[in-house]
Amino acid sequence: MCKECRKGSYYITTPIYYPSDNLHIGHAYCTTVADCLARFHRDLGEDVFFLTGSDEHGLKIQRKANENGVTPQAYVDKIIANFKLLWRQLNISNDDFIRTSEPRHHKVVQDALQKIYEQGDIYKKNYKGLYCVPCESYWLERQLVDGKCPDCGRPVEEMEEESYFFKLSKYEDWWLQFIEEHPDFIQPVSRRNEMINFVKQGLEDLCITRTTFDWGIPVPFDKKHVVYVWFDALLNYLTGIKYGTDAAFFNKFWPADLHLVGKEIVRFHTIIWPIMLHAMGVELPKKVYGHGWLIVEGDKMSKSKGNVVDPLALIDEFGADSIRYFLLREINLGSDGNFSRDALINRINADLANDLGNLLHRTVSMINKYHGGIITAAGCEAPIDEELKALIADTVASYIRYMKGMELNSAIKAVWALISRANKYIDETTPWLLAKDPAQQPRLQTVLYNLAEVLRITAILTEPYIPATSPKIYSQLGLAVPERFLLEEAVFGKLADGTKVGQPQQLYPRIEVTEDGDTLIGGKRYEHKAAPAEKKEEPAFAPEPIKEEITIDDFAKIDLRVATVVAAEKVKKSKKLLKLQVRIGEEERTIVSGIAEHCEPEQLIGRNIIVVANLAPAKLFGIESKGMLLAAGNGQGKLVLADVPGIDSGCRVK
RNA sequence: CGCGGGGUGGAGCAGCUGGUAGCUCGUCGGGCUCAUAACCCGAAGGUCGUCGGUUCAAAUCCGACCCCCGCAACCA
Repeated sequence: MCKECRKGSYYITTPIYYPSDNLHIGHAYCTTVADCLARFHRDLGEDVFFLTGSDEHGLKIQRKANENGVTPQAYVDKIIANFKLLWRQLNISNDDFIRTSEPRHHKVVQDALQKIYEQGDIYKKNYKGLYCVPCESYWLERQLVDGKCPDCGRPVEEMEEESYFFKLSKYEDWWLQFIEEHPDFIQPVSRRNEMINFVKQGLEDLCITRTTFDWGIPVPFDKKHVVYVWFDALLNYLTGIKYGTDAAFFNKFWPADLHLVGKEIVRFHTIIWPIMLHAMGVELPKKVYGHGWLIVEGDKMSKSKGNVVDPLALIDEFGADSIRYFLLREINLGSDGNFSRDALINRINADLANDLGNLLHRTVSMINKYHGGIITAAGCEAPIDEELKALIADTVASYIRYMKGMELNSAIKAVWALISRANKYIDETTPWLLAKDPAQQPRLQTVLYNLAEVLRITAILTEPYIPATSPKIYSQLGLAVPERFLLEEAVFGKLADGTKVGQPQQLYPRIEVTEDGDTLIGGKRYEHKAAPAEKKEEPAFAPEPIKEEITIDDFAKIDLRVATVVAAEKVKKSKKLLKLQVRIGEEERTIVSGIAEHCEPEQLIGRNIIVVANLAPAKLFGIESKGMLLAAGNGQGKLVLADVPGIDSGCRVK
């Protein structure tokens, strides 16, 4: 291609995922979206660089590695193999896979750190506080739950640590001005507003080093420290395109066209990252897009709910293209979307099998049956053909417009409108009747040609979505599969006269669902694993493991008493808290308890319950609570108060 | 008055720079036979959360309220 025809470059990234566990469908969603955009830009003829990877440092990884008796590097190597397997299975077309544990990345981070340090934007400070080791977090006294970490419930330790801080606060005004001047930088706009509000409340300097573990990148000017999380992770976007080692390559792709991220990390990518770059004197990326989350069967996906969806199992059952199609078609990029098995099966059957698959099948069948398998360009036109051709042109145009605006679901909907029109076109032109009348041969040829053209162009347009399918369509149409499905080929009339089609084959078999929810796909049966926690009264209950042994003396420290509830009311503004007045023998005291979601206050009054009478007081929502009441719960929403009717208030419980 | 998202026919959503309420699936009826029980046509079904306001005209703008879902806070 001559220089004048060279199209631009396009650099797109996904977040780098944390390899403490295998990836779930949410990660797959994000990466699929990025892949679709990357492929689209390749189809436009642009030079694309698509980067994904893994964020491998930190105490959590080090700890998991220790538990497994391997080095952190060995541990992440194993998980990363699974990441890469998933991306291969999903047909992800990333140009590189960046791992933060790689030497090339260490160098970039250390250089960046050194540079910012030398210009005075990093300073050392002693930090004293209550630290939860597993969570790698400091907490304020008031944040603690039961004197323990509010996240994991484990004990915190008083720690004093020297840390290096990055002067975020210094750049607050600069940031606000930048965002004002670049209204498109954060998308969608709702997230932009959120970020502006956040920054207007004031930015705190960011702690960027740790001394409490060593699985990380050493700080160049103080080897006791390793770089902490975001400062390390965000720089991957520079490492991936050879920042500092290959200026020509770097300049070709930087600034990045798009950082695609989940909405939970928009803050890091739109506040910390731009400020880091600004401090380094590097140009800022053009856009950060915060996509929504997948809601699974109506519920937020989480490990504790046990509804985490494994993408590899889905791919195995339904195929990568089906999953990709569903995610890209069903979900509006900016907002949260529902992922459900029923909807997935429905989409595959209706759109992929019935509309697209069947259109190809019936078209190729007719060309074989009525015209010896040959596509003939010349023939006899009819007015209805003009409408079809106009729709093709419109579809391509609006598809490109939607794709450039990242409206992936609208773009693919437009393509399906064309597919529907083609199905209707068959009914209107009735090729089976034309075939019976030799005089109608020219007309028949044109009808079949037009249908084949719709399919050829559809294959180009759908390639970013269902990249394994487009080559199949081409093959059945008798076309050589190109290296890229270039959009400049998506013009009516480019299908060569005399093309010999192949035999019709099912693109997507219909999925049958049995009564117990198993699926039958192409004659193969897939068992439907018991839907996780789906509308079942009792989710599978797995008791926590019994804690370590204590002595009778330990137990004797706990003073359990029978108490009578004399008053109960909800704590205003709280969701879970009830404020109880209880009498223990002669004494009356206030206890605040997190049972509001399980009991009505009125029903508690007069009941004799068991309380821990000698627990240190604590403040909750500003109310001092002296003691704790006992209740049995399964940790999944079921909770019952322990009560002892008919025993006098004040009695000891032993 | 913590921050944000949302309440539209059975389900999931679009419309929200104001002007007869759309899409996909499902249901019912019809057509066709090239095709993967597919495809095509038609019908039923919504007072667009509630109340009030602006306007010739509001799902769409304004105000109040109710409900749901995230985040934050909180399960002594």
